[in-house]
Amino acid sequence: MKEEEKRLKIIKSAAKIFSLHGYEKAKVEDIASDAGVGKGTVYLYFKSKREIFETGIEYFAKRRVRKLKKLLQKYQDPRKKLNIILNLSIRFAQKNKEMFFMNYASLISTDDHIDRKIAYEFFIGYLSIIEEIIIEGMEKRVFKKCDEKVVALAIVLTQDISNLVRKSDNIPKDTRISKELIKLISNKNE
Amino acid sequence: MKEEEKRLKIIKSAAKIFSLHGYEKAKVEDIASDAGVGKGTVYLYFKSKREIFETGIEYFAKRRVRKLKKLLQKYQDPRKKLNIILNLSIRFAQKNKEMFFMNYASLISTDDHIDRKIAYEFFIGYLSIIEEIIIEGMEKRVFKKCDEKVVALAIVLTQDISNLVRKSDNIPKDTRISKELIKLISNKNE
Amino acid sequence: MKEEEKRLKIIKSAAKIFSLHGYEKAKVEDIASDAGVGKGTVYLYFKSKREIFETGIEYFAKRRVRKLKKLLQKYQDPRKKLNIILNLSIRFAQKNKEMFFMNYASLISTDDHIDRKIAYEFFIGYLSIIEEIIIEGMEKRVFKKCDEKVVALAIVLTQDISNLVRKSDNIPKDTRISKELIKLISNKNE
Amino acid sequence: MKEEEKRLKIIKSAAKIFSLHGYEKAKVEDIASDAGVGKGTVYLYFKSKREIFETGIEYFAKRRVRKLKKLLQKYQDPRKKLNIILNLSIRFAQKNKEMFFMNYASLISTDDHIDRKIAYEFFIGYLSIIEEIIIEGMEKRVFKKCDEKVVALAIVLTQDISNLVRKSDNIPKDTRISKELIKLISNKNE
DNA sequence: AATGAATGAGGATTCATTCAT
DNA sequence: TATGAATGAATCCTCATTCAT
Repeated sequence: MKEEEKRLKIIKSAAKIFSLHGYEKAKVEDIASDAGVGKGTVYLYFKSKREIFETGIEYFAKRRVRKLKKLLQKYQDPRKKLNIILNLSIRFAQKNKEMFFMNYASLISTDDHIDRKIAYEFFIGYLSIIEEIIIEGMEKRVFKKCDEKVVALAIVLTQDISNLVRKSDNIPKDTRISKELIKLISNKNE
Repeated sequence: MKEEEKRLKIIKSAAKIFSLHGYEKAKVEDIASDAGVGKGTVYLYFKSKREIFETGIEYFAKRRVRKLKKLLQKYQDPRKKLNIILNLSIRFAQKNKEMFFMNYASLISTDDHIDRKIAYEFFIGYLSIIEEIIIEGMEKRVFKKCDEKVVALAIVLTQDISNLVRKSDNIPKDTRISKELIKLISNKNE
Repeated sequence: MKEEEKRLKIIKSAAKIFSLHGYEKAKVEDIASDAGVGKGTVYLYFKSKREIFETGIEYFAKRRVRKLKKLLQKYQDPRKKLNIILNLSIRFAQKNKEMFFMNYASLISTDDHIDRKIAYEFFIGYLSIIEEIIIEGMEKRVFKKCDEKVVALAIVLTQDISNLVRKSDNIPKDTRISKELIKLISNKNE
Repeated sequence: MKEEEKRLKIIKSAAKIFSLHGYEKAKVEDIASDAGVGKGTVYLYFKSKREIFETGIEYFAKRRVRKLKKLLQKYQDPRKKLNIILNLSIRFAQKNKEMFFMNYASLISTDDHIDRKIAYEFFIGYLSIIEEIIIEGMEKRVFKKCDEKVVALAIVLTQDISNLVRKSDNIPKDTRISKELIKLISNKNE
C-alpha cells in the first residue's frame, strides 16, 4: 500500500471512530486498530489526532465539491441541477455519514483547538455552488425571485442536518425534503 | 439561595463554559467557579458532569417552548405567529447562544454517553408547534400548500444552525433569513 | 501539612529519585509515591516534572548559600573561614548527595529544555563567596598571592565533583582534599 | 568503508548528538542520519543506544590517554610535562567537547543502566598519569611537597569541568586556569 | 450544607528496536 | 550488507469525582 493509500485508510477509520464516539472520546489506538496498523504508525502519517481530524474534514469536503462539480457539467436545467445536487447529497450522506458528523461538529464546535476555518471555507464554497444555480434559475425564470443566499443555506442545512438528526419518522426523509424544497422555489407554471 | 435557584445558577454557568470550550474540554471546576460555588458543591446538586449537561439541555428546551407558547397565544394571524417565532428564535439565540450550541451538539452527537433523547424530543416538540402554524396558515390560505414537516424543519434548522455557524457576511443575518423564509411560503396576494 | 511543607517533601523525594535514575528516567509516579502522595497531587504543587527539578535545584542552592553565609559571620580568619566552607561542603554533600547530582547534572547538561541559568547563577554566587575569602586572605598575607577566581573554582569543583565521582580509594576523601587545598595556598609561615 | 571505520563514524556522530541534547533526548535516528547511514544500519554495528554511548566513552578516553602518553615521551621536565598535559587537555576539550560531556555525564550519572565503570577506570588512569608527573616533580624539587592525588584531581576536574560549565567570563579561561594551577604547586625559586 | 485537597484512571505521543525487503 | 516502515512499551499530564473537614 502506498503512502497516500495508507493515509486515506487511516482517515476513513478515523471518520468512523470519530463519528462513533465524538472527537474527544475517540482513541487514536482505536483508529489505528480499525485501520489495521499499529498506534505508532498513525503518527508516521499524521502529526497528531487533531491533524487526522482536520485532514479528514478537508478530504471529504474537497471530494464532495469535486464530485458535485463533475456531475453538474452534464446538466443545463437549473432545476435538474438542483435535483442532482440534492440526490448526490443524499447518497453522499448515506455513504459518509461519519464525515458529515465531523464536518458539522467542527462547524458548530466552540472548542478553541479545532480549526473551524477548513470546514467553514468548504461550507461557504459549497453554498456558493448552490447559490449560482439558484441565480441561474431565477434568470431563466425557472425559480421564483428569492434571496439566493438564504435559500441555498436553507437547502444545505435542512438536507445535511436533518440527516444527522433523524432518528424517527418525525423527521422527513431526504427525498421528501429535497422534492419539497425545489418545489418551494419553483415557478408554478414549471 | 434555594436548592432550585442554585441548580439553575450552575446550569447557566455550565452552558457558558460548555459553549466556550465544548463538552469534553469544559472543566467542572470552571463551571463551579463561574457559578460562584466550590467544586464539591456542584456534586451536591448534580450526580455528574453529564447530568449537568443533560439537565441544561432540558431546561433550556423547556423554557424555549414555554416562552413560545405563551407568546403565541396573543396572535391569530399565522404569518404573524411565524414571524413572532422567528424573532423569538433570534433573540433567544442571542441570549442563549450557549444552550443552542449544547442542544445541537447533543442532537448531532454520536457520543455513546450522551442521551440524545431529551434534546430530540424537544426538537420534535418545537417542530410540531411550527408545523401547526403552517397547517393553520395553509388552511387560511395565507401560506401556499406545502409539506409542513419539511418547511418547519427548514425554518428551524436554517435559523438555528446558521446562527451557530455564522462567522462572516457569507452567511446571511438572522432577520434576513426569517423574512425570506416567510416570504417563500406566503401566497403572493398576501 | 502546610503547602510549603508538602512542596518541600516532594522536592526532597524528587531529589532522591532524580539522583537515583537521572532526570529523564525518573518517573513522576515514583516521586509521588516516595513523597507519600498521589500522582495527581504532585501536579497541584508543581506545573511539571521540569519545574520540580528546577525548583529543587534552586531550593538546595539557596539553602547552601544561606547556611554558608550564616556560618561565616562567626569567623574572622580567612583560613578558618575557608576551612568552615569546606567542612560545610562535605557535610552538605553527604546529606544532600542527590541535590549535588541534580545541580551538576544541570550545569553540564546540554539538554535544550533544562534551564541552566538557575544552577549557573548559584554556582557563580557560591564561587564569589569563596573568591572574597581568598582575596581577604591575600590582603592579610594569610594566603599566597594567587588568581582568586581560578583557586575558588579549583576548590569548589574538586570538592564537589570528587564527591559525586568517588567510588573507591583512588579518589581521596573529602577531608584530605580540603586540608591539602588550603595548605596549598597558605603562606608557609602560617 | 570498513567495519571499524563505520563504527567510528557512528561513535563520532553519537558524541555530537549526545552532547547536543543529552543522552535520553538524543535520537538514534539523528545519530544515524548524522553518520550518513540508515537507522537500521546503526544496529548492525551496535547492539543498542546504550552500547553506542559506552563504546564512545571508551574510545575517546582511550584516545585521550594514548595521545597524552605519546606526547609526554618527548619531555623530561615535570613542569613542562604538566604544561603539555594541560594544553593538550584544552585542545582536546575544544575538539571533543561532545565526549567530555559524555564522559562526565557518565561519571556523575546515577542512572542504573549506565555502566560507570568504563568512564571511571579511564578517569583513574588519567589521574595516575598526572600523579606520577607530580611525584616526579616533587622528587626533582620542581614542585612543592603536596598530596599528589589531591592535586592531580584538582587539576583535572578544574580544567575539564570548568570547560563544560563555562558560559561567561565569570569562569576563567582554560589557559588562565592551567597557568595558575602549575604556579600554585611550583617552588618559588623555579 | 459547602468546600477544595487529593486521587488515579485514562490517553496522546515518543522513540528504541525489529525485520521484511 | 543496508534500509526505514512499523510497532507498542512507556510516561507525562489532565480532570471528574470523592471525602474529610
